[in-house]
Amino acid sequence: MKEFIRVMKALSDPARVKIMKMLQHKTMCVCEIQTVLNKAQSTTSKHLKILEDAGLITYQKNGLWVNYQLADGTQSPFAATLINHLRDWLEDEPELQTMVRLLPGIDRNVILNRN
Amino acid sequence: MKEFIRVMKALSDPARVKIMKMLQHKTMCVCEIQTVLNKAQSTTSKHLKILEDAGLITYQKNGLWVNYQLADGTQSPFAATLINHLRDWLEDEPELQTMVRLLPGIDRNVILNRN
DNA sequence: CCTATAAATCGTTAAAACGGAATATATAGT
DNA sequence: ACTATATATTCCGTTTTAACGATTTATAGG
Repeated sequence: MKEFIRVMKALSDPARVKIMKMLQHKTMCVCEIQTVLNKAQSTTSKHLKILEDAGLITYQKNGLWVNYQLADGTQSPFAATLINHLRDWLEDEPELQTMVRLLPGIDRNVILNRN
Repeated sequence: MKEFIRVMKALSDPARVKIMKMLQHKTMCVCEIQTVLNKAQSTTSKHLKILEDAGLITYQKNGLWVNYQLADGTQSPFAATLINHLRDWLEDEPELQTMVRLLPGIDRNVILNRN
């Protein structure tokens, strides 16, 4: 039950649902996700932790960067099912469509004005 | 998005998940549900409203009684999908198994000592 | 070793959620 | 009309959640 509640709670917040929808399109670091969400760095980091604890996303460290991606669902059957449904769900939500259109232009090097 | 969040939030509380699992087995009135949950009447009534607003349950009035049952999912595709998954999910949860075993003995007439 | 820096954690505040007691509403029976 | 009663709503205290700024952690490069 606890595991189920953790997954449901994780997906009960618009910012976290947005993160899930972003990660459907590409792997992203915290600063990129933060930019799209338009929230503080600490806030973004905490949302990511909640999604990770629920088994919905995973990360790989690469130097200073932490790259987040959708989980494969191994940790939780509930997470697995919802990850899959989310691929189809909310696809016609205007707010999310606008967000997704932004993604190709989101790049950590641009955000931190390098290169 | 709002509709999706409403469904997820509705299923983010153990008491409400228990209600969903009860209603898989039979239609129940508020006082029967309250007895199984072991919560105050007002609390129970509020949980039912949240589930109803999310499109997860419906009710039929019959005199003083209000009989709640699982919704058919017409109101929300998210609700529809989750109602279906919940039939299989959490079936091996000991706490819920114990609860389900109680259900046949739960009867409004017994609760209110009549007959 | 020292500095820079991406991300995680801590401390605090405001808003939302949950709980129960008390009250209101609505319907059945007389 | 009056009473009884099943459920809904209101009120209020407590707990949880979300947000941000500040600080800490961890790693890369000099």
